[in-house]
Amino acid sequence: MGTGDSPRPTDAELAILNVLWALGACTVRDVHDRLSQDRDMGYTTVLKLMQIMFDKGLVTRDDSQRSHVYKARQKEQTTQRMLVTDLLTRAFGGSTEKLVMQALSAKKASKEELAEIRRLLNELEGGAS
Amino acid sequence: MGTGDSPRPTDAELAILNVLWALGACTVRDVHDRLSQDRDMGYTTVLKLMQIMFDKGLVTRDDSQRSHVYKARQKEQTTQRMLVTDLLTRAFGGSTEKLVMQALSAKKASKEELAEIRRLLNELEGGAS
DNA sequence: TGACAACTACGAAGACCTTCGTTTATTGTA
DNA sequence: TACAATAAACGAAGGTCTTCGTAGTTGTCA
Repeated sequence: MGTGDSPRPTDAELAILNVLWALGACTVRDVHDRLSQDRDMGYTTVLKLMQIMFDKGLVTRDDSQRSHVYKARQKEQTTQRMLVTDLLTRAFGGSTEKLVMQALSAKKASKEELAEIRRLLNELEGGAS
Repeated sequence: MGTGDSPRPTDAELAILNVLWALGACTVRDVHDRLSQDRDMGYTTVLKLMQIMFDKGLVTRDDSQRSHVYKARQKEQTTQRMLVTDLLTRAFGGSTEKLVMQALSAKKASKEELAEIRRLLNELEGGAS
């Protein structure tokens, strides 16, 4: 009955998920059209990937119409958190600090973004015991 | 002339790099002994992986002795930054803020870690125009 | 010196990832 | 109704990842 845990998406799968998160429910054609703006990918490639993603439980599918309609099974934030946690474990020995430091140094964030992070920081320092 | 950019390490390769970063120069046996504490892995599996990593340029090797001595080619921080940047691009649309937010929410950081992050934040907000 | 232990090298198997051509089914339309 | 367009399904190829068995080499020591 769908345990709720999907496997880590591969690179190509993540690209498709990004489209699904951006556009909501999509047909294969929708996704292909969007992806074609960047990469050069055949239609059946996208189709096959999405079928596999369905088998894996990464997406759900409504096949009541001829053109099946796909949705991401997990919310974007859920998957993002999973990926961050995964990287945290595999590459940072579980140190959130190190990861955040690298992230902040890797790409300069805007003033607004920094302010937002500061806000969360205050929250965490204030509330947590 | 050795561009300095190594490919993204796979999961197993990253596990080996973690050992090399922790212990410094290592023989295959050193790495195998350490990894065996956690996973169950044959010696030749580790050997093969490290040979491949050498071919890829992920590690350097001193083969002047019978037991070759391996070192990580990139510093831990360099690889960490590469991986964070990669994830940032693939899963967060380049938004450092979102990634940091997810990281901070995913695993509670200690008071000291939070203070350290705050220090970096001050630096970034103060210095950059 | 001869046997054994430890090491590297090699190759191959099996799983997964990505790609796409081909086939089959459905739908809209002239 | 027949035809063209469009869709899903299928299968297979070529690549990578991870695993390990086996063979060959080198050092050690009784």
